[in-house]
Amino acid sequence: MKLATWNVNSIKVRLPQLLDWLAATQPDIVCLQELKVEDAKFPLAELEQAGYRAAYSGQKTYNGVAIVSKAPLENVVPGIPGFADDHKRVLAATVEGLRVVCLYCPNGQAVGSDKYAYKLRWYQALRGYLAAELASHPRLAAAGDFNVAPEDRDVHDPKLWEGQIHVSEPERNAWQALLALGLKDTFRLFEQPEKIFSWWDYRMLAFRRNAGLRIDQVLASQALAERCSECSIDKAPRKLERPSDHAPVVATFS
DNA sequence: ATGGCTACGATCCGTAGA
Repeated sequence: MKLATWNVNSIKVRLPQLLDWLAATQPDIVCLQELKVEDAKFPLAELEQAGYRAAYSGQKTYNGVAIVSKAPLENVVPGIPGFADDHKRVLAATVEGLRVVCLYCPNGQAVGSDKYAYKLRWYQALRGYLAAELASHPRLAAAGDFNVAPEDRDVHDPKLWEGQIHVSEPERNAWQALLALGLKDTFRLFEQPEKIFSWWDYRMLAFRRNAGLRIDQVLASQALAERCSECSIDKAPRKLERPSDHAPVVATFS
């Protein structure tokens, strides 16, 4: 079973790449972020044509998340229950007994900004939500764009980024608090080459210089992590014309 | 060298991303 996450940065622009990637990679479940479309404009028919079903929670211009799956999606829940938020950032669904939580965590803009405070508040709410979900779903995956590079090895130039957004201590602590619930970062369950990232700035020839961050992750509950046999980042779509600035992360489970 | 792209929805620039 392959479960992936990909911030597509506009499902409208990236749909041809997504369909090609689904055909080539054959994931069972894909969490998508930054759809940037209202639900009425979500390309459901195209995905169904490709053999997938989908649950989605979108809005115009910003944010938006979807779970695309070959098997039926049950018990679909958008948002973080009890946490009022205009941003469509969270979507949960159960697929063949696996609870899947698709996440587009706030960017935070700059340390100390209002958006930064929102990011930390949001993370606190997420932690409570995942704790509750884990209590009722032993097999759970939380996959998405976490907008946090958990360690210095997840940053191309830790000196340059020191204390900045995505790596500041409060953000890293908020991310670690998710692991403290018992979740595992599936990428780190395995030996990995150095300097593997999931996002590269569009500017500054960042992709060519591999000046990236690993901010997209597939987290798995203990019971699910025990079945994880592989996790890798697929750089191929980032090399295409008009790419998303994020690459897909793919985790494989037995 | 603190910018540099990209997407979007508004117009031909501002907002946001990370």
